Amino acid sequence: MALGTDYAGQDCSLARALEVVGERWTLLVLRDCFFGVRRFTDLRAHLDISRAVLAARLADLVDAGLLERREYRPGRHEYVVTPDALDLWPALYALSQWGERHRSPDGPRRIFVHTACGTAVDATGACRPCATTPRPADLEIRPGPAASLRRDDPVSRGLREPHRLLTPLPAA
Amino acid sequence: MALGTDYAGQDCSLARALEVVGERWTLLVLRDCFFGVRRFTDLRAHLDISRAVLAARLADLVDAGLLERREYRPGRHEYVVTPDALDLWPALYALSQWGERHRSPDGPRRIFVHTACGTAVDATGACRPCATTPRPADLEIRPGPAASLRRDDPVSRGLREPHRLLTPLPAA
DNA sequence: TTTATCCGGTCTGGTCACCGAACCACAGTT
DNA sequence: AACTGTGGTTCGGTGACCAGACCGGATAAA
Repeated sequence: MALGTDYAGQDCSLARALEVVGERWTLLVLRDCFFGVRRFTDLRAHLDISRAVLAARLADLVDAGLLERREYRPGRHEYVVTPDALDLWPALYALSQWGERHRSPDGPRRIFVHTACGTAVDATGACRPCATTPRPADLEIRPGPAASLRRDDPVSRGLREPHRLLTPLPAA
Repeated sequence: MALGTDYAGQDCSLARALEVVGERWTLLVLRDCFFGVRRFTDLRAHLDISRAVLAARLADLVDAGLLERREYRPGRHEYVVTPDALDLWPALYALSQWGERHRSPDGPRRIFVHTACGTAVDATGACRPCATTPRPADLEIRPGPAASLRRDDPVSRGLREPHRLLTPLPAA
C-alpha cells in the first residue's frame, strides 16, 4: 500500500477495506473490470487516468489479490477480477445506486438485469420475482434512460452494448 | 469539491458518488457520525486526523448535504447526518462487511442487531427472521468477538458500549 | 476581575501523491 | 527495415495531506 494511504490507528474493518480500495480511481478501475474491460489501454481510454497512476493502481490491486494479471499473448497482459473482488460487488453497487439516486436527476444511467428471469434488480441488488440477490456473473448490463452518449471512444461504445458482467468486451 | 478530486470525464453514477465520499477520511467520518459521534473534538480523538483536514471534510460534507451543522450551545457545534447520508448506509455497511470478511481474520469486530427482534443482521444487512433490511435507526451496535481494546480514549470507550445507531454518545 | 480551560477551528512549512507529457522496450505487421 | 500497438517507466510541477503552532469566543475557576 502506498504511503499515506493507510489508517493505522483505526481498529475497524471499514478502514481495512478503504486501505485496499479507498484510493482515488481504485473503485472505478474495479468497476470497469466488472464490466468486462481487461486491458491497460482500454482502461486508459475509458477512464482518462494517467498511465503512471493506472499502472500503480493495477499493481496495488494485483498485490491485494483483487485482480489477476495474465499474459494472453507474448508481451500482452489482461487483468481479471478474482473471487475476493467479486465479494466487493455489493459495495460497488450500493455506492453506485446512491449516486443514481442522489446525483443523477434524469434517472438511472445503467440497468442490471437478472439473466435468469429478465427483470431488473432493485436498488438493493435483489431480483424480487426470484427473491434472490444475483451474483455479478448472472447480471446483464444495459444502458438506462439517462445513459449518456458523451463518450465516443471504442471502449465506451462497447460498454453501451448490453452484455453480461465479467465477460470480456469484444476487441475494438 | 476540492481540486483534483472530481472525475469530470466519467459519465457514471459511481464517479458522482465518489466525488462526494471518495476522499480520504470522508467515509470514516460518516461512519463515526452514524455511530453517534457528533463533535469536532470527539471525531478528532477517535480518528487521529489532522484538524485542518477534519475541518475541510466536515465543510465538504455539509456542502454536499450529508451533514447538518447545528449550534447546540453558543459557540459549540455538532454535526448530524441528514436523510441523504442515511441512504449511504448500505454502501458503508457493504464495504465494512468486505473488510470483516477479507481483512479481519479473527471474526467480526462489530455486530449490528435489529432492535425490533434482537437478532444480528447478516452480511447483506438483512434481518432474516423479519425478512426486512432494517434502517440504521433500528440497529444497535455491539462489540463483536474480534473487537479490540487497543484504543482507550473516551470516545472509543463510549463506542464500545452497546447503543443504537444515530443516538449521540453520552458526553465524555 | 483576572486567569485558565475547553471547543472549534485557521495558518504554516514540509512531504508525498497525482498530474500530463515525454520517453522506452518489446512483438507483430508491412 | 520501418512502423504500429501495447504496456509500461521517468520527470518536473502542482496540489492535497500531515503535524504542530497559533487563535478567538464562551464558560469555569480563583
